[in-house]
Amino acid sequence: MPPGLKDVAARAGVSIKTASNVVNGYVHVAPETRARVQAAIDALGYVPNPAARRLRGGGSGVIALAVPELRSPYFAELAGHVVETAAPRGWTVLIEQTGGRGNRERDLVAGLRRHAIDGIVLCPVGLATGELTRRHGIPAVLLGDWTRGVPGPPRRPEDQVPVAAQARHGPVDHVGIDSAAAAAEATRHLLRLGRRRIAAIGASGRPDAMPRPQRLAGYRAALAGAGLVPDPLLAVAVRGQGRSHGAAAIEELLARGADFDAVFCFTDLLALGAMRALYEHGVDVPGDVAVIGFSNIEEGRYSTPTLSTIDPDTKRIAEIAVDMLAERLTGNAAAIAPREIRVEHRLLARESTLGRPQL
Amino acid sequence: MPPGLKDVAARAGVSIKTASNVVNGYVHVAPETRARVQAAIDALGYVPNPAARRLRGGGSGVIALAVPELRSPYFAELAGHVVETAAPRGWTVLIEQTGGRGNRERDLVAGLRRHAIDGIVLCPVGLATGELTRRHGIPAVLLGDWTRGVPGPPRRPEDQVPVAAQARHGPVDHVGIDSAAAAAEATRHLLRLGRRRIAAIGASGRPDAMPRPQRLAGYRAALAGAGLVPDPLLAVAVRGQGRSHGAAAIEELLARGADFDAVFCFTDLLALGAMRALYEHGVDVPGDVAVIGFSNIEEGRYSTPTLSTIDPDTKRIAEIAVDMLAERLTGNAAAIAPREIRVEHRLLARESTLGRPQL
DNA sequence: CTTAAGTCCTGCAACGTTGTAAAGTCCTGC
DNA sequence: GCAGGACTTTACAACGTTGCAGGACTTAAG
Repeated sequence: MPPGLKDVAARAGVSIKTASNVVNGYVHVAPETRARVQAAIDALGYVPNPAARRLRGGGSGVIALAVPELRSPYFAELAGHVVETAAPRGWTVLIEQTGGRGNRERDLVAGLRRHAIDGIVLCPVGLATGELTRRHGIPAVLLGDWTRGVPGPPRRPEDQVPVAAQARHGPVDHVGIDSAAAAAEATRHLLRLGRRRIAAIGASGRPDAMPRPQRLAGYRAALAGAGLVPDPLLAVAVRGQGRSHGAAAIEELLARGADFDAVFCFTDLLALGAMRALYEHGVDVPGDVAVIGFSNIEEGRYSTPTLSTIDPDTKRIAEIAVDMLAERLTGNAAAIAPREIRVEHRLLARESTLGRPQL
Repeated sequence: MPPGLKDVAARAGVSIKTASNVVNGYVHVAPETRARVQAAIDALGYVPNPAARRLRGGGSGVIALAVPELRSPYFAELAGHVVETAAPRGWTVLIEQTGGRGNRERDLVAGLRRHAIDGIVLCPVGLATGELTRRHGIPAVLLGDWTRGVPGPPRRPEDQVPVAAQARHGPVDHVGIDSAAAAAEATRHLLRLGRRRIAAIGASGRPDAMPRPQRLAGYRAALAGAGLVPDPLLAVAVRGQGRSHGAAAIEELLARGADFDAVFCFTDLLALGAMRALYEHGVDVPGDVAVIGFSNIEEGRYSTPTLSTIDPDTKRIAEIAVDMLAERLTGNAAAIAPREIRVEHRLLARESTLGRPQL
């Protein structure tokens, strides 16, 4: 029902191919002809059919963004930036929620949606490091802590890459901040304020997945740098990444009778839950316990107290990710060697560590 | 490069059409043949090509969700629910950010993406009421306050629907809560607590758009019901829907020297910004000023104080929306009369109005 | 004037899928 | 034994697009 090139061509009195040439900006079209075709296009409200283009062998103009959960503010903000960056470049974004399941993440990069999308931006959390570098189906850009060289957990049988995917190889890019360094910075910030009993919230409760091992490593490195030995009593694993899990972690610490004067949470969301739990127990932040998070979601700028955190410059990460993907999709994907981009991060010290500034 | 039906057929020793019939569960295929084809499918890792299906005249299996901003937690949560509801039903979700621009919203419903998507779930905020009922291109479900019968602003020239879109008509469904009733309920909650000088934050600053007129209407109705006259000094318009705009609105109220003992914010996000601004000015919530929001984003359950609000049951709204759209897409869209579904809402009274419960 | 190069335009084929029509096979009932 | 039907399979066309090959014409160079 919607008009196709056929209709445009008929109206302009040219061949279908000429109409196509006008649409695609082919050079050798007489100005007069071009104008006539353009007029037909405008009059009919012609829009190219991406399905046909895609079928013909071209791209669909759609890229996927795979995040664990849209409900998580960090990923929502990231998604917003990705969509906004992609739009002016002519890309549409399709959102996938992985739920942090490694299988799902692997399937997506292996090309589960290969027919619908040209490429994918993935925030892996369930996958072991190194699993994605070699065999996969479609151009992909990885976001986040995921780092070369950190050993992953042992492989399970279901982790095997399906045969069809193994046949195809391709490059994988990576964008992210130096999470270990950032985590160390956050921890040192607490140390600098005189805190010595620093709890860490956010290590994974599951032994088979290892989300954010860099953050744990950075925390330990900073403690070591201050001559402190990490106290196992102060490290709390979580079963999820929501506010409630941060709150539960505080309950756990208190139930353990742990003595702590600061908490480093691996995400802002955990920190916000933790702060709430501390408040409910009458623990003053930062008077009794300083709290610092990680990711700088907007919520932390308006919480009471405002949340100190690491700002990973999410907008820039999104821009770089989209640009890198676009580069692979327009150029020769295989010709570009896998890239590893480090984005600068900042420490944002706010009320949850510094206290309320004097008015 | 990925295998097509042709490859499957060749491997199974049948015609392409028979392979297609197996894929589509056509009844009259001999069990033995079916098994052979299925084996070929599994061996090759065949996945149907949606572009070809779409081109052939079928659906793409993709629906769009158009929200003003993914960065806004309410819409992020909604998007999460929509994606999660759509997935098990076999639909993929493509996210559009409208930025609240009416033109963008209209274009989308008019079929701007008609080739890529089968239908659309739209959260209109920039559009005048009634603009979407009549002329449009693709099956759509509208979400939110948008209500029949509330007069919209005068039309501007650029609001004209393009010719191509005018040719096509179709039904529009609507899902939402009774916002006016909910707003009245929120206001009455404040009145019941003895508050009499209730400010309202969230009316639109732009005269040409009128987001959420129902909330303003409900607020006024509740005041009237209590024999109070709305004080213009207590109504603050906002230029956006973020936390910062809520904070700015409080600054505005204080700058006006307005005397108020409660604030009804048209969204939770505005309320959270407002609470922060009140805190910074040393105003106690709810001691000096009670605050209530609207939409029940998770953030409000962990803020300090926790935020009283209206819970619109977003998950259910998402489910209904996806189901209604799916119904239109699988059945005969035109045969179903436009539907208007009201979802039940709840008033959630929390610390920002009740104060901290005794421990 | 011939040849070559350049410009502008067109027809054909193919991408992967499925609806239509129809052909072939086998069985049932008279 | 044969018509009629049910079952199983197939060939073909079409969806809208673009790469390729090439035709017709113009201009420039030799």
